[in-house]
Amino acid sequence: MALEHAILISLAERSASGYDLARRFDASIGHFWRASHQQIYKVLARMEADQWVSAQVIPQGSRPDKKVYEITDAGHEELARWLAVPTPPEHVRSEFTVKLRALHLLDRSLVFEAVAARRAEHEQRLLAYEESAQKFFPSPADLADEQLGPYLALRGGIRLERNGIEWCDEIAHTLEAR
Amino acid sequence: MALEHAILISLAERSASGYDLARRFDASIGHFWRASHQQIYKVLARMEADQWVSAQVIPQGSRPDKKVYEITDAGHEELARWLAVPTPPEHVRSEFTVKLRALHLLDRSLVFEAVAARRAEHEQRLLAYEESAQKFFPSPADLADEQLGPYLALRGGIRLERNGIEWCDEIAHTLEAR
DNA sequence: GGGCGCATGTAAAGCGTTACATGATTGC
DNA sequence: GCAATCATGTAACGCTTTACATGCGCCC
Repeated sequence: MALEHAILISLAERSASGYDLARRFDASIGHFWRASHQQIYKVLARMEADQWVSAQVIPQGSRPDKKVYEITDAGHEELARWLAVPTPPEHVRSEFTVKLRALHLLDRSLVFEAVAARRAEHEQRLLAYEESAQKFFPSPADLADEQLGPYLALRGGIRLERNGIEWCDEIAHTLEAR
Repeated sequence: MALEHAILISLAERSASGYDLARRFDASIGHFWRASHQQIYKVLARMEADQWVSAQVIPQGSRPDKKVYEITDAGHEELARWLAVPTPPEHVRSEFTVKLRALHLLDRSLVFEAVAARRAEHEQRLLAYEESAQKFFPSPADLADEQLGPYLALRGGIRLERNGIEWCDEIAHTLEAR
């Protein structure tokens, strides 16, 4: 159950409304833990009941009211506790790889298309990551302490996409060679 | 909803009982799509109702009866249909990366431990994959058509673990340098 | 006039994990 | 005696996705 904790980390950086969090998830943490706004609202309600966060309603005139959440002391404690617990091994869950296993049941041309499409996705994300890196961490040698984590996370994303691209190329080459 | 289809692929290779499938998932497909036996039994029941598979009960004397499932024509059709549908982009879901983002909230020594533990997991899986590769695909240049998919899937696993190890090393080096 | 952004949710259904349940055989 | 392997499930719970719902303001 890590969505709670992902939200705590995000709120520890800066207080935010559910809507803000949803956008933040789209933009940054979401690269490693996706969450919809519906889910975020539900979890926030539970977290408020558990007093990990406290909310303040801010009227905004024409726009709908905003509920800005802030992490509480109890929330910080829970976050520290969770961070210290060893992370269980993660399992890959890849529909693409499942399909790949059965490639002989499919037209070769369709396989090429699928691999090309996946490669393009990797490339697009890689580009986005590299732009983020350039923008937020132009000088990685001298990062502030709080930036180190986000920087290394982004590095992981970049590695993942590059690796994905290389794998797609290997698949394509292997298929071409027959 | 890919478990159904992962099972169809497995049954297309060879008929099997739920128990067999569970072990097969532990050993091979499970590297890319984990499933518990409970889940497999539940899904098999639904697939039988949908007539994607048919079951034959085999008494075994002392041992409990076996229900061996076989893919039907409708199952093959469904599998072909599904294989041809473009795979939606996959999202990473990594608790480790979420934690990594908040590394500044944790003792440096705990971070090193966590990274070392993760590196060890990668290394262990890499070793297992490389043994599989050696054992099942000793001569990748001349593979049968049906082996190509499993081989390339395994290659993906090997790449993933190597990449994970390199990332762990990068994290450790970056942290040591400060 | 239509679509997008802001802002918050409810409801239903499906998917997945964990715990529980049974019972014989084989190996240490 | 104890654990593991074979073999199949049920039940409860929690997480996730998808669909539905509302309503104003801004821009083209």
